[in-house]
Amino acid sequence: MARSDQRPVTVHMIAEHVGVSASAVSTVLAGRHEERRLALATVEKIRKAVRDLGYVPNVAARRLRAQDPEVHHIELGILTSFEAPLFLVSRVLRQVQRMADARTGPGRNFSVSIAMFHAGRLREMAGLREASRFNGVVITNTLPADDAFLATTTLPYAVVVLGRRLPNYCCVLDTPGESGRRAAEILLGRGCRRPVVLTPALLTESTAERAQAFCATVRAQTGSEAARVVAAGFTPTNGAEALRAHLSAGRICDGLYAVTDGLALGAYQAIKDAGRKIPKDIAVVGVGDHEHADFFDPPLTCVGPSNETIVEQIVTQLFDLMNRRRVKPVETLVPPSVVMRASA
Amino acid sequence: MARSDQRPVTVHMIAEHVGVSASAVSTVLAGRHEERRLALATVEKIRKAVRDLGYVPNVAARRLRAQDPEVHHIELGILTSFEAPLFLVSRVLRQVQRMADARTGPGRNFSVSIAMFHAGRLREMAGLREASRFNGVVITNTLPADDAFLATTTLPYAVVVLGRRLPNYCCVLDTPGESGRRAAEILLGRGCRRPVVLTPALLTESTAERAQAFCATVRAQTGSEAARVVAAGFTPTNGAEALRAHLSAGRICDGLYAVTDGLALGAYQAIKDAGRKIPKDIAVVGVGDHEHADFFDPPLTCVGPSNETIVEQIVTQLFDLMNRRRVKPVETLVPPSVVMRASA
DNA sequence: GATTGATACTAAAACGATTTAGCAAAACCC
DNA sequence: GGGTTTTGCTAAATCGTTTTAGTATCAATC
Repeated sequence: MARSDQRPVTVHMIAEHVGVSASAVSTVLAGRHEERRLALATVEKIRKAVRDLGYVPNVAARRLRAQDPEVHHIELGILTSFEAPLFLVSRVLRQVQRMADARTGPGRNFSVSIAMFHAGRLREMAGLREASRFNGVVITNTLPADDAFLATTTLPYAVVVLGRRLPNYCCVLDTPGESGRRAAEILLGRGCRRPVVLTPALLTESTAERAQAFCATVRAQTGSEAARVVAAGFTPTNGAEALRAHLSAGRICDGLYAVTDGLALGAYQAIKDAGRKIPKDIAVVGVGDHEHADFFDPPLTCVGPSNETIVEQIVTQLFDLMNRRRVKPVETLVPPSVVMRASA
Repeated sequence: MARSDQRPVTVHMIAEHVGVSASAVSTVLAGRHEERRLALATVEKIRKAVRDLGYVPNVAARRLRAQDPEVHHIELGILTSFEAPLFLVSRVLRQVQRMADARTGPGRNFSVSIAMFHAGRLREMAGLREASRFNGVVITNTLPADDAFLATTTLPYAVVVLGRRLPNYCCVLDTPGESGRRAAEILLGRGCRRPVVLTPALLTESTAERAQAFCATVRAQTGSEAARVVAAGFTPTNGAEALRAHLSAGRICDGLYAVTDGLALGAYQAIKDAGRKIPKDIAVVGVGDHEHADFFDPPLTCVGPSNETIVEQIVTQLFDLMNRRRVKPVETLVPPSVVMRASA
């Protein structure tokens, strides 16, 4: 029980504590004491010490030692915020895994994992600054605070940033302004005169840009300003509350652009509760970041990132960086794709 | 360009290739050649060799060496299949992270990540059998093939299995049969006479059990069999297709139990397309594994795992295993929670 | 009483990278 | 031309674990 909270307990410390060699301890830990004929009494003493001292294996050391010399382990990570929808992330992961598998010859072995940080606090993520956790990462769903941090730090391994522009990294993102513009055109094209844009209070770079381009296009084509409805957060509940308040205040609204599909889903509820029909009374356009946009009722028309293209770009660049075939950062812009469904 | 595809390239190999010491190579790799005054010509030669030989750093070695001796890195993983909905996984991860953070004293540092496997092919996951990747894992969303593999292998680190019973592991799961029974009671209680259960073709242990208990309860209370509608997979599209076929074949149906919410979402579409009303014509019960069940139209009544309780159990057991406070596997059953919404 | 065979352990090398301390040669200074 | 400084590099230790080869002790055998 006397947990020594000073330094991590090592095999050596246990060995010393018991009065045997490190080899003996390791043997017991691996459960090979029978085949190596350790005395039962010794085994028990070691087991007790392992428990009492609170031993936790050092996986880095184990890995280094255990490594098959023919196989190269390559660690890829997808870094995303807790707050973001994981659906897109899992698509990225799937694709990264697929493309990595395709490059997995004999002697190459990729493992891909997702690691999460609290939005705005990427800098606090353990081991981020050291090159000792990942061979390469994709970073996404950052907030401005995270972007600012990244802009001032160049991480010492392969990094591709998804959905942001940062001069010191390879970035892959939606062509700026296109999404917002196309969304506006769709709504105006249906004859909407009083379009509204629904955004969260904390804007990421992409959401800010979408809203801005949308408003600019509306202004250019109609001469009047689009109303901005601000939700407290990213969730459907936030979206529903914000739009309910807007509608019940009697404001005119015949078209809605939601900068994330989560907000659109909440908006649907508010619109239906207000007795309005989609798209007859209010047409809705989303961005396609929700797995089930096609099963919204009515199905959600989306203007947003063309995910296959984006993910392909990301992975290509990640591997180029890791192979040092690319050294200078580049910015890749992918035009948004439009999926017309029943909501607009 | 001459990539030697024999063994992984090490710093030493580069050093030999160039005719310098490993230290020089390491210095260049870390970008510290200026402060350590390496000749520019040497730096360039090393850089070229690094590129040509296709060097990829060994993160395990870096980690071991770079480790702050005061800090103990603990690696936790959540292992889930690509095919499963990530929403629940991210909840688990969030909670694990929170509880881990709470135990993160000085000198303890947890990193939690998600790793994915192809459903049914868990056994092929790289590094799964070695204790050199994770200190502890939560395994979930397994198929029977995965369960069979796990039942015959005892992984050499802390493992908690979520949603399955396996005698050799700590398991946390819904009380068997309860979900299906409660779902049936809700539908029968509303006066449904011809309830239907919608399942995917490939059943996991939990989905199989839900369907089975549902049918048993219906049989016990009405004397007749509940119809089973089998969808090709887990997606809403699969669910919609399967139920559409069932309804258009003219079969009677006044209540539906979908064993995953994805299927329920598809079912909604099929029901509405057939001109039936939820819940008036057909009442629907789901399981609450979808993030936005509350924003379905109408909101989905759910009977399913009580996630907070489950996750709390998981994490407690995982830490007990890691601390060796528990050595024998236990099975923890958590009763399902019921959330009545408008769909039933 | 030397030989063999278990039994119960240990010493040392190895995994791949980084860093510290230090060495040799060249350049500079008076 | 002796001393000092700068330049450009290397040797060796280290991180924590596992494994291989080997050693010491004791009992049984011939």
